[in-house]
Amino acid sequence: MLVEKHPLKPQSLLSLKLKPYWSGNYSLYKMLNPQEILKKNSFRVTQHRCEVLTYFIQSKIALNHRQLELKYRGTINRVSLYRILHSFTEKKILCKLIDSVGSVSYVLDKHSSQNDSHVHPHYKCKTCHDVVELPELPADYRRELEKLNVLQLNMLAEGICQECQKSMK
Amino acid sequence: MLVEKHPLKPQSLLSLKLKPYWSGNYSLYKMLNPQEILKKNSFRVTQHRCEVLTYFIQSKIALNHRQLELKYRGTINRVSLYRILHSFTEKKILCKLIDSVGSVSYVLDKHSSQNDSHVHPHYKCKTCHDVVELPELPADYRRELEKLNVLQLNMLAEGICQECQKSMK
DNA sequence: GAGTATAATGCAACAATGTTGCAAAATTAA
DNA sequence: TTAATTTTGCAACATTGTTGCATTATACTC
Ligand SMILES: [Mn+2]
Ligand SMILES: [Mn+2]
Ligand SMILES: [Zn+2]
Ligand SMILES: [Zn+2]
Repeated sequence: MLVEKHPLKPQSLLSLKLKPYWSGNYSLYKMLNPQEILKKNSFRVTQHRCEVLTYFIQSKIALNHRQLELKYRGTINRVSLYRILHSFTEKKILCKLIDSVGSVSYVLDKHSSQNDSHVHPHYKCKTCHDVVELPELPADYRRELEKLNVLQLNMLAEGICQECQKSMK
Repeated sequence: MLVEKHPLKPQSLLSLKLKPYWSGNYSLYKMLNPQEILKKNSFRVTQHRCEVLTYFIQSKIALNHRQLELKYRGTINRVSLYRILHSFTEKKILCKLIDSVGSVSYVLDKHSSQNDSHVHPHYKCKTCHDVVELPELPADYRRELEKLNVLQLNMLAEGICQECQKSMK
């Protein structure tokens, strides 16, 4: 059986799609200030929420509760931090990442404005905590997952990113 | 550009490979008794380890520490249970599953005897805690993950399995 | 089978992480 | 400015997992 094969080399699954987490339409977060983001999600604009959101926007990496507790010690109560992280995650401002030992961290959700519900596999550098969003799983694979009535998917890859590998030499 | 295309319809990624977690060569666990499994992994054959391993083999589902603590209350100390789970996981007798809220459970590792180091995505039913092992991620996708120097991958899909959906009607 | 080295266990204490109820304070809308 | 509503801080509690150390069980040698 002979068929026409597209002359272009098939594009690698990731190479073309994988971008720094903060490129492209994610610049949305640079245009909207924290106040607007909060309002857009029908939150009250409080000092604490603004500061935490600003910190996530500035630092661009995954942060865990402990880091925030240290940064805001004497300023924001630890319970309030839990509640802020929880509510931000609920509204998809943040994305909750759970690694292979069960440790939790949060990163600004690239898709918070897009109102889609697809799977979000992420890659997180174990050293600098930088996060890139991996492309969705291939369609065939997703289709089969659907057959299993998948309701939640926890997927996080971890490693040492290129940058950190360079600076280790 | 004309190339030979294989006349067989490409097989679905999962349909052909997905089997009940306990079929096939997993019957290994039905042949080896717990004592032999422990010896094979250079553990001392203790009452506690035999009981826990037997329980995993018999129940065939994912179990968490709490369940074991309840089952063995008054018999096995909770710290010992943690240590047993930890050592079994280390030797790949058990596989540690972490779901999308961070809850941990353990299931007998289908590949414990095969000495391979590939990724093990699993599907766990939220109701009956039955586990099936998903096929590996497609090769293209895995290759790209490799480029990111992936050291760990946490991947667990959850949903309501067919059996449980039937019995819900 | 007794003796010995080594590993497993129980216990207490600790640590990390997350939750709940409620009063006080801050924000919003009128 | 007032009043409704949400957010916050605090204390207390819950869950999950870890560590050090004395005691006990197992495996190995004789
Ligand atoms: Mn998305
Ligand atoms: Mn395997
Ligand atoms: Zn890095
Ligand atoms: Zn089920």
